[in-house]
Amino acid sequence: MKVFIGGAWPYANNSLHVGHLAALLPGDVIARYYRMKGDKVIYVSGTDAHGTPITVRAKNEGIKPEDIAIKYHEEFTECFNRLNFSYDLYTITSDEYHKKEVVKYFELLLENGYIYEKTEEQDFCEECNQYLSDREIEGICPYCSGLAKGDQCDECLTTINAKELLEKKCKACGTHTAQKGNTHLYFKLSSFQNEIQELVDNSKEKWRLNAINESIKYLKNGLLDRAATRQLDWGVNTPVKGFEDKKIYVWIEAVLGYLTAGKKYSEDYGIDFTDFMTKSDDLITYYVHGKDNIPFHTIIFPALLLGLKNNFQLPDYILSSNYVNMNNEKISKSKGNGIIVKDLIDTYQSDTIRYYMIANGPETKDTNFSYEVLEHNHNKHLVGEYGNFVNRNLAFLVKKFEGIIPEGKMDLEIDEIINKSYSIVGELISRGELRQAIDSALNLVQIANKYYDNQKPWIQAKESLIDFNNTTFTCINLMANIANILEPFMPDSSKQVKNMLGIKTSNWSQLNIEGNRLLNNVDIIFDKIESSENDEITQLKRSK
RNA sequence: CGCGGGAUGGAGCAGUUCGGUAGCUCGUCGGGCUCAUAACCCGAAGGUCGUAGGUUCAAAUCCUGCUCCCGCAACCA
Repeated sequence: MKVFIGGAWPYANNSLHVGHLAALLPGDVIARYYRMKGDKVIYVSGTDAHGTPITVRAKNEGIKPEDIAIKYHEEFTECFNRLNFSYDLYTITSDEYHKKEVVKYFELLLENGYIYEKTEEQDFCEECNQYLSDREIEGICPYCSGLAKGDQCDECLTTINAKELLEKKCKACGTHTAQKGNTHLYFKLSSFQNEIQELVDNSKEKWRLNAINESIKYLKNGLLDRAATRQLDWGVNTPVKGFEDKKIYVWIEAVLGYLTAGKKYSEDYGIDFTDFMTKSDDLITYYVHGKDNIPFHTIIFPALLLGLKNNFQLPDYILSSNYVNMNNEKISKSKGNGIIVKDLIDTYQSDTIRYYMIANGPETKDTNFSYEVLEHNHNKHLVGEYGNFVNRNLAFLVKKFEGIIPEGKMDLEIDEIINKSYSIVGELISRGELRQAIDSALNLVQIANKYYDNQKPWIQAKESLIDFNNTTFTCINLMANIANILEPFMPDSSKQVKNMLGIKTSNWSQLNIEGNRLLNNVDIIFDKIESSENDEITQLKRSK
């Protein structure tokens, strides 16, 4: 089996926050799971470096757009690394390879007749000598006469078309705008209406509900052709004569990153990417992102794939996450209530963050982020249940039996439960139902603790060594398999447990530990988090 | 008719896609254990699942109407 996983490309204009994390983490769990199964996985993503907001900001700060992009790219890379994201390639759209390949795909679309020229009147600022997008215009609202930006009136909150605005001015310099014909290239999105409709109809089992609903909305309104070029300095050059001053619009360019990054990785590792991505029963594709990215993945990207006519596989699984709110408010820079991933990873270990973000992930609806819950869940499930099960077993062996794993007989009932867990958890992961998947996995830990309590090995050790050995042997096997099953979610602790038990493999199949072996480096896997009364984060949440 | 989410024991939530004993965490009360990072295990009390109707042998779950709450519409997944 071949698996392609595309994580959304974070925009290099702001730091990563918990919402990005919640949306992207499922991709990594899925990638790790399939690799353990022995499937060939290509898992890619990158930083989205282009687009208007970055150029506007660069202008304001008097620096180059690429400086901003690189700065955030480095920050993103560090965050992903520290959180153990296992991208096969994490690149950036300003990368030369990406630009070169995007141009090739663009030319292919052109060749296939899906790109055409069209001239439209557009607002132009003589002073700045440039065409203005809706966002760069302000004017008088035709309904309430208040001050309005290009797409909405601040006063009466009506959504308006920039064309309706009165006395339009350039937001940057205040000059009145003029109408001027501008020729752009357009993508024939409309011609894919039926094929996309069919795709959505056939994807009800695999796409998240929000992706289905959002896509249906677009289809109902009818797909419209979209401009494929933009009047910008910062982006990928248009490979068409007469359009040298224009860039390929990011909505085309960035999603094609899945293909360029996949291809780059494939070239580096001797894989035939075209063959890999060609429609086949042997290939599954996943796309993970936040819900505001839905149409790009369910409409535009599939349309581009169809337009390329090279028989690439359309998205199988669309995992669009909902939002992570802070105290029921949307995360927002200006409110200062966003939790930056960088700060989080400075405070907590990777596994804790991964566990919390997945177990409380916004899979079906928006969720709230809470430090209290994060710390509570860490202490209860990771320390009290998982960590404790490992420690109560191993510490006892070290104290009384010189750290030797005894030989014994596996409890058949437990053996069966472990066996089932692999298929249950695996199935849930493959469907992108990670909350339930991690719940089921941790359920195994609860079963383990119950088994330990019922067997009372600390008494067996005194009364019947055979019973003790069997119990312990069963527990050690449970432990090994728990670590194995939790590995896609919490790779660090799994590695540590496996190391203590002397396990070197990483396969999605039941492990059978042999006895009469020495434990290595027995240590606690999760430290308890003492309630953080005075630290910075507590201050932050108190200040609300 | 702008878009969307929610209403489930005292609190916070899961369960609703694919109807079939109403579940989790915290809190309250009680028991067990002492191997373990005072961690672990067991039990009790507490809900007519917002409301009114409908479909069904069966509805928290499907359909229709209604009420209330919230988010978005500004960077932003």
